Amino acid sequence: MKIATWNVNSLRVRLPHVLDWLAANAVDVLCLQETKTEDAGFPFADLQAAGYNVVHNGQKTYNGVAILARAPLLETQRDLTDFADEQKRLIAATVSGVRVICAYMPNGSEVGSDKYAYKLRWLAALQRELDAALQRWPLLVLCGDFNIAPEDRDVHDPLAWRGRILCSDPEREFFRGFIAAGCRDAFRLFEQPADSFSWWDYRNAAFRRNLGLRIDHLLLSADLAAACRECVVDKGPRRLQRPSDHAPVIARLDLPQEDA
DNA sequence: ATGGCTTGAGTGTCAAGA
Repeated sequence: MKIATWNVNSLRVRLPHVLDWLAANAVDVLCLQETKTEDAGFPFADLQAAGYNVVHNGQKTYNGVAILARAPLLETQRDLTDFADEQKRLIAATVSGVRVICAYMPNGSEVGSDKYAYKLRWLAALQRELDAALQRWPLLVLCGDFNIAPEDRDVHDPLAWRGRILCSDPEREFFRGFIAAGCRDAFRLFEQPADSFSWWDYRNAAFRRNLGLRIDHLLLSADLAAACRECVVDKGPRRLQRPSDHAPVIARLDLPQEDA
C-alpha cells in the first residue's frame, strides 16, 4: 500500500495537479488538506473517474479534508469525537484494514494568541482521539498537515524560528506525545537528505532557496511502521506553475494480505 | 521586512495561511 498526504491549498485550483500526480503516482490512498470548499464545489466526479473512492469533510473558504482510496472507505468519521469545532479539520476511514486519520491541524498564527490556544486545545483532543483509535485499530496512520516542525533539523533556520509558531515547545511536546502513544514518524524511519522539508513560503523565492519547514507527516502505529519500506517528500508538484505551498509526502507499506 | 505570495470572498481590499 502506498499512502500519501498533501495540503493542496484549494482543491479547485489544484485539481489538475492532483489528477496528474495521481496518474503518475499509483498511490492507494491520498489524504488531502485545505480543500477550501463545501461538498457542492468538490470534484467528486473527476476523482472517481481517476479510480478513487472519496470521502470529504469540507466547509466554505477554509480548511476541509478528504481521503481518496482505490479500495472501499469504511467506518467514515468526521471531526474529533469530543471537541466541539466548527472548523472542518479531520476525517477518518478504514481502508483495507488500515485506519486512516487525515488531519489539518490548526496553524496557531502566533504563540500566545487566541488561535494558538485553540491549536493547543485541538491537539489535546487529537491526542485523546489517537489514544482511543490505537486501542481499536492496530494498523493505523495519522497523517496530514500537522503545522508542527518536530525538531530543529526540520527547520531551515532553527535559530530564527526558535520558540515561534510551528516550532514552540508546547507544539513539539504534542508531537512527542503522538509518538509516545505508540506511533513512529514514517519519514524518520529512514536516512534522509539534510534539509528535507514539505512546505516553502510562496514569498521571497523560498522554494528555490530551499527555505522550508517539515510540517506534513505520516505517523504509523507500531505494526504499520514495521511494514514501512520507504517515505519520501515529492518536490515535483512544488515546481509546477501555480503550485500548492506544500509538497506531497508518500509512505510505502508492505502489508501481509493486501486486498486493495 | 508583524510580510516580501496565494487563495477565497466578491468588486473593496480584507482575512488567513506558516
